[in-house]
Amino acid sequence: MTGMREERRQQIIEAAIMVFGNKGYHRAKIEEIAIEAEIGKSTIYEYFISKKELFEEMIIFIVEDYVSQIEDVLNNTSGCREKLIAFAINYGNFINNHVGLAENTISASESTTVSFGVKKEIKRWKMQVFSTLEGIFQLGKSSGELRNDLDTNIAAVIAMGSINEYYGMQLLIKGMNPAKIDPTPIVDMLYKAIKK
Amino acid sequence: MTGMREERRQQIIEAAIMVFGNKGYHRAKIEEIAIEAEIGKSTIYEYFISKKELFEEMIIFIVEDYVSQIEDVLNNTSGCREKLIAFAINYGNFINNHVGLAENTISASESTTVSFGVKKEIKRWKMQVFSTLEGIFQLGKSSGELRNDLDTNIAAVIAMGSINEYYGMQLLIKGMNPAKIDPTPIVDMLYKAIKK
Amino acid sequence: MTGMREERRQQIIEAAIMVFGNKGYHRAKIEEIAIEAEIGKSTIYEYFISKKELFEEMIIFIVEDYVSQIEDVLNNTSGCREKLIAFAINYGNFINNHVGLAENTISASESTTVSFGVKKEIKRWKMQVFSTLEGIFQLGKSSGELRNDLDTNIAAVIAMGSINEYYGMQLLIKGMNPAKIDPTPIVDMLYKAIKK
Amino acid sequence: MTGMREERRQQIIEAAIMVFGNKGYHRAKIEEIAIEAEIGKSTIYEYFISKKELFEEMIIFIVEDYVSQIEDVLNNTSGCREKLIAFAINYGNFINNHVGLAENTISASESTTVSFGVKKEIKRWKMQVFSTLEGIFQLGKSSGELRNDLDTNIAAVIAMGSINEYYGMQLLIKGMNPAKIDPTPIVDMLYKAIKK
DNA sequence: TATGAATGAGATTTCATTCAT
DNA sequence: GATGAATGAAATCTCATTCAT
Repeated sequence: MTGMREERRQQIIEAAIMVFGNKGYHRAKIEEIAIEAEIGKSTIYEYFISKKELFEEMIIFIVEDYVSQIEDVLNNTSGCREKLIAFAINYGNFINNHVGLAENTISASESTTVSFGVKKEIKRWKMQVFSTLEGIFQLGKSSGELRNDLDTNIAAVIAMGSINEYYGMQLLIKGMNPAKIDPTPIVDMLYKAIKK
Repeated sequence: MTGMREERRQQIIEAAIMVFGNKGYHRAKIEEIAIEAEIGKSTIYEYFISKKELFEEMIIFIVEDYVSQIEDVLNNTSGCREKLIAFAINYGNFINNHVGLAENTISASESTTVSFGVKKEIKRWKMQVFSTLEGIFQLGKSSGELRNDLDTNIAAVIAMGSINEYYGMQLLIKGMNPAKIDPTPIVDMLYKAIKK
Repeated sequence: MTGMREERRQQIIEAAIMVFGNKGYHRAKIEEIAIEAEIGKSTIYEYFISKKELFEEMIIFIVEDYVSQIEDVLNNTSGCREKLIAFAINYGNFINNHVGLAENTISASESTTVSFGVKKEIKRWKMQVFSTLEGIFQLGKSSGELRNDLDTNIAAVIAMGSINEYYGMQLLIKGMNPAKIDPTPIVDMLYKAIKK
Repeated sequence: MTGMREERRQQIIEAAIMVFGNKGYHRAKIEEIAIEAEIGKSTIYEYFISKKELFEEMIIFIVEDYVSQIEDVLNNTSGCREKLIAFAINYGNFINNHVGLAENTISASESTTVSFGVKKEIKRWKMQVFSTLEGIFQLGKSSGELRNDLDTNIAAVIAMGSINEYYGMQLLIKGMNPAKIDPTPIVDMLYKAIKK
């Protein structure tokens, strides 16, 4: 019956995404998550040792979800510029879905709310996202789209930061609908810095 | 005697910067702040209505401090590129000093930990930082250093995001000493995108 | 399982009667009530929102208890004089049991310790006690025991006040055993004023 | 300079009457009393050892004030009935002025908020009021207005209780203006019980 | 003497976690 | 396995009182 068990876990993690997402780690209450998951409060403890562990498992779930998404997205696009735009749009959706977690994601890296293991996990994820970006730029170099002397690491930093800032701006500050946000202005300008 | 009162407030805010900075809002205890400030716990309540108010006043203090610093820094430099580098270094110091607050600064924008008034304050600050950056780019256009058709707003987004990502990376992930971080690689690449 | 829940509530209210009764609202500590009820401190908060709510529910409980008692008592007696004496004895027991609450019952009417809803409840109770007394006098008029022109309202005021003062005097000031207090002197004199 | 000192004390007690009267013992804050008295907070401690002592001294002041008032009133009236009415009106004014203190006056008798000494003082006062009432009835017996076999003690209990209940009813429950409350209905009915 | 400033002791309440069915 | 009920540890905030000028 581990299948059923796994299903239950999933159900709880999804409830956790809702509640932690809306309230943040501290204001979220285990009871609310239980209600959201339509189970009894103490049942959560049958699947997760503690609130913290549940939070961590949720983070890992989200991160893995993101990674698999981005792989799909990149596999379905070709060309450096197209991939970059797809990456940006996907990233925008991601932070829109997890706006409320941003707070915790950062706190997750820095404070001790989160265990060492998960911090490492998050760093690894961040690194992976970087690798992905670097891969895109590498591809661009190979294909001759980008200049040969491009430092792909620096390019990834700039791309990541710019996209993050841009979507953060539009979503959080201006309150825009993520479907309506067009990343081309950012990508265009980036291209000036990196193209051949 | 208001001078003394103001001094005490200062003293408490400085302690708050230490403690909130290290622990984040929730794990920070009023008592620790009192100990850090070398005063009695309830004395804090003579100066601030509540933990939340103290936190908010601290945020405002930091923000104002940053703004006045950045003004100084820009007044003491000339030329678009030089200003940009000075801005980056200063920003790096700032986030290094307030790493632990990043979490709260974000949560400050999004969660209800912080009152509407302070959220507005933070947005205003963010906008001001953007204006500053746009001002630098405007200057560059006027002086002929940057290309005429540059969209200074997008440029500011990219600059802000890149600098933030870069310093975040070096400080948080790689654990580098802020004095040793050299922003020129970022600025150089940005320049490719914006120069004439 | 609501039966068990109701039982627990009862148990807490009874502990509250003891502790609030001995100490008054402010000096009573939730912890003491918990100890008296032989449960954990926070269990109280599973049943009552706050100390204030517990106090209010307790008042309502006592008041309802009194009303049902007095109904019983009057149903088991016949004749105006007999009912009046039974009323007095019952009232004496009541204030003896809740001496310590007198303070709060009054403060309950006047101060803001108690919410508007409960104040209304207490007034309603007071009015009901008055009605009961008026009913007794009405009965006496009908049966020809009392004079026809008797103002039953004024008579109720005098009866209530006299009985209250008399028992208060004997119990609080003279420290008498309530079982030993004989209300006939009061009733006899009242009768001079009201009989045919 | 004890004259000035005495004046200051007075000033504080009067402020205390206002604040304790409006808020009751527990919700009243020393600081408010200081503000009401237009002095510094710690100055109160130059004149009274503690909040409790201030409260007690205030009670004694009020009680003595009442006693001297009632003496005046009775000296300026003649005849048992007239004195009784004057007593009632004066009592009505008194409780109207100190409605908020009723709560504390009772708690003063019962709880340990107030020291043994003051409790005794209050009992003594209550006894004195009773004596006064008994004196009125004694006078009526002597003058032939009241019946010879009247138990003046019981009469005093009934009179005190009735007047108290009547004014309490009109003032607290019905919210009447004390000047408009006419005690004659009560006195008339009492008279039926006590007159020759 | 008068007072603004400082404080410590203490009480309510919250909530993650455990218990018992 | 699932859960409602119970709980204790902890944290904010209040306010009478003391200190220092």
